[in-house]
This record gives sequence, structure tokens and C-alpha cells, in this order.
Amino acid sequence: MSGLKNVFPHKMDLNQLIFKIGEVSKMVNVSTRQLRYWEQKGYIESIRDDNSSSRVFNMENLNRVNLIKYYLDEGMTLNGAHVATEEKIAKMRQIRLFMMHAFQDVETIDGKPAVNLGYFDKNKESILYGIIDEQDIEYRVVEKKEEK
DNA sequence: CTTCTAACA
DNA sequence: TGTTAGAA
Repeated sequence: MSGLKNVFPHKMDLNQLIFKIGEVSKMVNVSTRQLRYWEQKGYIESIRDDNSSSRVFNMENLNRVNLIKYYLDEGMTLNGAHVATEEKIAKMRQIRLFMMHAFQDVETIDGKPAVNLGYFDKNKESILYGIIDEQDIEYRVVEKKEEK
């Protein structure tokens, strides 16, 4: 067993958390007109509530809206913001994968929080730690203690 | 009151 | 993109 899932166990499906267009509009500060337009362009996606024909957005798309808005404010064009958003999401997926497998636990070394990043060598004899000191991080390879 | 579509003084 | 009208 290893990885983030053991430290931050979550069984919730965050995409079950949905928001109406007005809520997204207020949260991210974009107009409902923009949200409908972005969806029409295929930049974001919504699901239609069964009975009503109202749009609802899941967390994944709320994240997209947030990123597109960010890049627009940075001065990018809508299409540029869309491209940048998808690239960012791709990177975020890689970061999650990395963290899920590399991150082991937060321990203590020299009285400081030390992030156990897993085995440093192929033979699994030493472990890489990222020791947190205020804003800085000191990396250190520590010989693994022999287990009985 | 909120959301939808369509259209443009 | 904003706004507005009329309907749901």
C-alpha cells in the first residue's frame, strides 16, 4: 500500500457535486451568457436536469470554467484560454498521478515536517524525503531501517 | 425567482 | 458579449 489515497482517503465522487448555471456564474464571476456560449463552442460541458431543461455543471466543468476565466483575465483570447485550460488540466492529471504514487506520508525529521516521497533507489534501501523548512524544501535521502 | 432560446434600438 | 423579450 502506498500513495495519497492512504493518507487522504476519499470515496466521494466529486463530479456528483453539481451546480446550476447561476451558481457557477456567481462563483467564478462570469456571465450566464458566457457559460452558454462556451458550451456551444464545446469548451465546457453541462448536463441537463431530467425534468427541467436547466443546465447543471459538475466539478470537472466548474474547474474548466474557472481556468478559462483565469486565462481570459490574463489577456488571452477565448480560444487561447480554452487551449491553455486543456493543457493545464492534462498537467494536473499528471501531477495527481505522481502524487498518488510517490507521496507516502508526512513524517518528522529534525523536528520538521518531512514528506516521504518513496524509495529513492531500485533496491528499495533508501527513501527520499522533502523536509519542509518554512518556505524552503530540503531534500534528503535516508537509509531505510531494517524491518524484522 | 431562475433558466431557456433567439434576436438585435 | 451584453441585453432583452416571452415562455417554462
